[in-house]
Amino acid sequence: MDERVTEESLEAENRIYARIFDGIMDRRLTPGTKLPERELCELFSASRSLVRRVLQRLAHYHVVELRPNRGAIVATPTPEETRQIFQARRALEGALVRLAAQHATPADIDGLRQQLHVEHEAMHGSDQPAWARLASTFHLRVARLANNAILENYLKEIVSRCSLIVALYEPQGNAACEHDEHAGIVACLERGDGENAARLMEEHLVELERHICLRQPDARPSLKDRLGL
Amino acid sequence: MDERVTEESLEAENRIYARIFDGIMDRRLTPGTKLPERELCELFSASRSLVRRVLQRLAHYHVVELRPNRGAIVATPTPEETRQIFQARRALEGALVRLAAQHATPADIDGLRQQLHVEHEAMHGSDQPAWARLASTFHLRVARLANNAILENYLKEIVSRCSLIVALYEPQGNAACEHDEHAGIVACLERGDGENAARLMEEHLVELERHICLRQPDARPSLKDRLGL
DNA sequence: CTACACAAGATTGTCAACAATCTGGCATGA
DNA sequence: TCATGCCAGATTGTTGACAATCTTGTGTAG
Repeated sequence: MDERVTEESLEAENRIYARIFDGIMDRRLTPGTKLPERELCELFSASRSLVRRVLQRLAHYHVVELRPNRGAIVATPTPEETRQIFQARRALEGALVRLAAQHATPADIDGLRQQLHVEHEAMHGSDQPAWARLASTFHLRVARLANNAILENYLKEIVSRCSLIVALYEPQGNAACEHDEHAGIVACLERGDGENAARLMEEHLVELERHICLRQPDARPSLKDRLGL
Repeated sequence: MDERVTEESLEAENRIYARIFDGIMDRRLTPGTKLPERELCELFSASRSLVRRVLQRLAHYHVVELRPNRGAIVATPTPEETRQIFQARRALEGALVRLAAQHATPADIDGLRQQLHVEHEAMHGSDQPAWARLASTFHLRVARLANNAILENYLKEIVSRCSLIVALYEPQGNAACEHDEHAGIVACLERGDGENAARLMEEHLVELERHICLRQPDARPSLKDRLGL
């Protein structure tokens, strides 16, 4: 057993990171939620320096916001950021899906089909957080097929931020991806048809953004709205 | 004078960050160079925690590599990373230049023309580091016109990593961008012709990659090569 | 002569105490 | 009653000491 202190602490760091990250993605931690260092230390029985590093990592991915001397909160994307995030997502995911079409093997396509199946089942179930995560999973699996870790990681960040946006502007969480549109993209990928896959993906993402924008045409829910005034 | 301790230290952090970053971009700090904490502390008369944070930030942008228990070095992209970086750059910069074509005002075009002029002058001068940085500057200025900070920052990171690649595989530093190709892109932008601007940019980047790949077909200079054996 | 083990010095990683800053409540006075 | 200033508690930021790890030089045995 190689139990070097350094590795243990790295493991603990990743564990805490994943816990908080998952909490945000599952919307147990909603945008604006405060993340006090002391509380996190106690919850994970970790030292403050460890918690601090985790928060900085999360901040770097724009999933939490670090306000100097005022602590960390779950990030709350502004409308302008929302615009940029969706624009960036279309650009990135268009490029990724084209590359995926070039590289996808039959085994890869099988994997995606299985993913579609899981999605289909989750649609009927009522586990809302699971469904929300699955919607992202499909996109990330396609991205992985592009065989470019850099673009893939950029998309991971963007998709995470999209989840924040949905949490902010779609409190009911009914702004998930449409299952059928995913299926169409897989069909294109199977034929190696990158152009049409990219076109479908673009439409799919425009649809997703429109769904959100229609509900909140120009601003984030203000405190006034949230109080029902 | 609002001299809060916190702000001062943030300023210091940015200063140190910029110094190291510039040193790497100007190839005074070449890939593989060790960056010992103690030495940096003394050089900048800063505390270790500050230096540490700067190194972590640089690591996050993949400009330095943090090896656990073994300190930080200037990053040395592998051939596979190089492939991914150039691929990502084509994808990102293609999208950015299309957006730039949509948004560029006559004043923006003027600014780019001035930039071209500066490039032209630097070509005749012999200030090599300045020339290397100018090549990147043009691309980043175009990116800024896209009006999307997220994609712009991604490109910033990618361009920085490209500089590392050039430093690694083109020790003479003669793999800079061609001035004429930049001029062609500006012409397209002026006409609002995003498609052709993107096409030229793509060709321009392929040319840049080819220039590097031709010299080092498949591997980074090994220690053996560097010793002339 | 080579290979291996060990130890000293140097370097990085971690933590806990201390300092700076912010928040919210209370008192004061107009 | 309302606005302002100030204080205490809570929270975050920083530092320096200590612990863990790596590097390198040396010695020893085969």
